[in-house]
Amino acid sequence: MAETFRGEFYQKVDGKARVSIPASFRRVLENGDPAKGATPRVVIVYGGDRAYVECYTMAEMAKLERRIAKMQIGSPARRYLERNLITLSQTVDIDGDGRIVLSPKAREKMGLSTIGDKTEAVFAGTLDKFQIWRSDTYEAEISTSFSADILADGMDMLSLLPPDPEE
Amino acid sequence: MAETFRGEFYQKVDGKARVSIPASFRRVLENGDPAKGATPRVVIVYGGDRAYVECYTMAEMAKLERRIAKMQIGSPARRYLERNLITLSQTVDIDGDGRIVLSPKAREKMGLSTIGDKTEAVFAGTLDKFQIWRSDTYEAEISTSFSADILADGMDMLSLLPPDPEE
DNA sequence: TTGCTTCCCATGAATTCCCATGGCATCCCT
DNA sequence: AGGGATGCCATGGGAATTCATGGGAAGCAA
Repeated sequence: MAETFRGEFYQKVDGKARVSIPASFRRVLENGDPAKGATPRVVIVYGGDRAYVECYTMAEMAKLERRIAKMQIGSPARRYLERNLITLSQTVDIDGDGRIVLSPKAREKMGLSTIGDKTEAVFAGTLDKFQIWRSDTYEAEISTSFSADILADGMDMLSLLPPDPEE
Repeated sequence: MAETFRGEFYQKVDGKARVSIPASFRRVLENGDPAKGATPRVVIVYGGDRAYVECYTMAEMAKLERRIAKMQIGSPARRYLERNLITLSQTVDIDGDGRIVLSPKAREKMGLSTIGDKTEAVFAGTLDKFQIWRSDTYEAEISTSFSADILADGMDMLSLLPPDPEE
């Protein structure tokens, strides 16, 4: 049982807009929902300027809320976060089969308003949260956005890290 | 026993894509998993521009994550690392017999999409992590990539080291 | 009713768990 | 020092679970 989201998973979206959450992600979500025992839940954020939705465990979202609560009330930054992280989000139950239903808002965000016969979604883990993409958007994104100009030829990617303070 | 990965080991990959982790590596992994008692785990990274996968102890990966966390959010370098080290990776349980299953993604990285009858993998230790290669790729790589141009004729390889601060 | 959503069941495939084997190295006892 | 016994280790195979996915029935709302 890993306690973070890791890896890439392709899952089918059926005609009812249901998707299976990858089993390993499900574990993390179960773990991160303080209300154990019942159906685990996940917070889906469809705000922000992106082409995918972002998902948090209950615990992780609670942390973010606490941080927002410390911000200056009414400040532009706080208002922005409140809108894009809280208002443009929803708590979703995971059903008995480990699936969630992608709401129309979530689907619109992903460019998935119409569900075809072989529609696929990609789950991409990024430690404390994960993203859900429409598969073709996802692939387009990585092919454009990660051209390896960042890394000189033959270099190990770890050379991109800042110096290790512990050393 | 040493708490680092050392040495070269050839292991068979069976039809279910299972490989035994060399016993000495297993010790290191057990040691590096904070969640003791349960099944030890390993993080397999199948990102990056290479022909093999790279494996970390839980503790070692946690360190890397901490270093990434200090980087500028959204910077190209950080995004590159997040993608290649987090999203293109997975946490894998070591089973009761000391084996792991090589996932399709990991196998694709190694050029092992099809598993033959006598498929072999090479485990190569590099202190804080280790690599898993497909055996023939591995052998091809060493025969080409380690020609001794680096070292002037007759020089001892230790002359390549930076000065020892402890001296 | 009509359409939509949630719950429940079915199924096949993939994965995990469990047990078995044989080889190798080590230990121990005499 | 010999020789057997012991234990770990790599590997194989079968059985049992889990997983992703499909479809139908039941509940709810308009």
